[in-house]
Amino acid sequence: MSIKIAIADDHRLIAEGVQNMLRYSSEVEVVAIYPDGNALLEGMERVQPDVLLLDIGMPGMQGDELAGIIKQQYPAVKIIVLTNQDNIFYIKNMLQQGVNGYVLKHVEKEQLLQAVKSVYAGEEYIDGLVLDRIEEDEEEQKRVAENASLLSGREKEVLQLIADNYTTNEIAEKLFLSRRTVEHHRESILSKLDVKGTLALVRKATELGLIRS
Amino acid sequence: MSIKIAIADDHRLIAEGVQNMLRYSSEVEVVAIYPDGNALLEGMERVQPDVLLLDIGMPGMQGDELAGIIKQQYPAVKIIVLTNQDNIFYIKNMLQQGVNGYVLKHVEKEQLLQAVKSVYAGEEYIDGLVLDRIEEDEEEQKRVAENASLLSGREKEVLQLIADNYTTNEIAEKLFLSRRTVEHHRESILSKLDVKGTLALVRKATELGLIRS
DNA sequence: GGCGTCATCCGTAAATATACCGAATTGTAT
DNA sequence: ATACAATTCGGTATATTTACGGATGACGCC
Repeated sequence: MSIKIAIADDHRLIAEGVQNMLRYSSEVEVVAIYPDGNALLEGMERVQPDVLLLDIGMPGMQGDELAGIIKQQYPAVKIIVLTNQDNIFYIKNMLQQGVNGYVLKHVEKEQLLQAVKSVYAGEEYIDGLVLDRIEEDEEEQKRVAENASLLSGREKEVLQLIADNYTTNEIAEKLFLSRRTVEHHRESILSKLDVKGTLALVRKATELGLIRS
Repeated sequence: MSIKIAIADDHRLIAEGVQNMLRYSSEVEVVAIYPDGNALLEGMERVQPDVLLLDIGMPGMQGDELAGIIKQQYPAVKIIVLTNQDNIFYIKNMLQQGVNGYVLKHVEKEQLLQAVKSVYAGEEYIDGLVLDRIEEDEEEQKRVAENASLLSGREKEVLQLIADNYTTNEIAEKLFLSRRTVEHHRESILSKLDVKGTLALVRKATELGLIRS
């Protein structure tokens, strides 16, 4: 018995491509194609595939929400995200929703087939490039954490207000501090980040991920 | 006689999708699929299609270069860019290379077929969303031009140096001006952009496209 | 207890930036 | 020719930032 596959993709071209790729594989069978999230949810009520290839982007119903809903309602259905999105936030979001695979659209026939079989067998299948992204992100997170510990809590607070274009006096008022205290924090920050001037300060802080922008 | 189509796309999935989409159209015929630029150039020596669907991204050989080379060597071949790139620079680059069509990958079967037939008939076929992008860009260009005329040449010069984190004294030295003159320019810029402080100044200037960053 | 960091505050000084004033020259457009 | 904008320079004053010095109390860690 072949593995039943459904495709949910708002790009008709992709759906056709997947269909064509798997056309001559006896191990798998495309049983449904859905062009949007609503069609997918309706279709799932009638028939559940073994593996769902998912890439839906539509207003109010993002792919990650869809993945969550389906994982909740049909836990037996394996989900492979098949997208061009290599944005780390998107990736993490999807994985958090409990998807079983993540494949980018540059995928080759054999790889796609392998991904389908892997998740069907209960394994995870994550594209190598996606794994790279995740690793990069973890290093980035570590780096930011180190940079963050560079500045004390109060300094970070002052830094944020500086970045928000407040003057030292205004910051002192906001934080109920003496002007001199804020000036002192300011000096410490400049010294710790090793820059000259407010402009360079804010730039470096942004670069280090120390402030929300 | 059907229209001969070649597909050049480093995404196998897309090539398969196009093939599948056009499978049952008697008016067109896919005669070749190339996974990269080199294969495309080699293949073109042997056989020229009527229409080339092009989306190649590879190091050292971007799609726009490829389009230019092919347009030069085989002027009779109509080129349709079939890509997800809706970046305005990419679009303008491609159109400048003289491509005959520009279609995004969310394309439907009928639209793709229509695009092929249009360019084959000697017309242009540009995706609606791409046209929107071009229009947006024209408005943006106009806006930037207006903003640019807001500041005089010298002011823009000073502004750039301010953004490069030079102090007024340093700028004066660089431009062989009195410190007071540079201060005056600085005031004018602050006043014209209606902001307070260097940080906000540079931010607004960046937003208005007045400085290279 | 002692040590270090953090957070708070102060003094003094110099450098920088902002603000408003005026004015001369030059070139361009009306 | 006259008017206007751009560019240049000056004075004065204040606000802000940067830089150096030191001090105190709180708090956690060894």
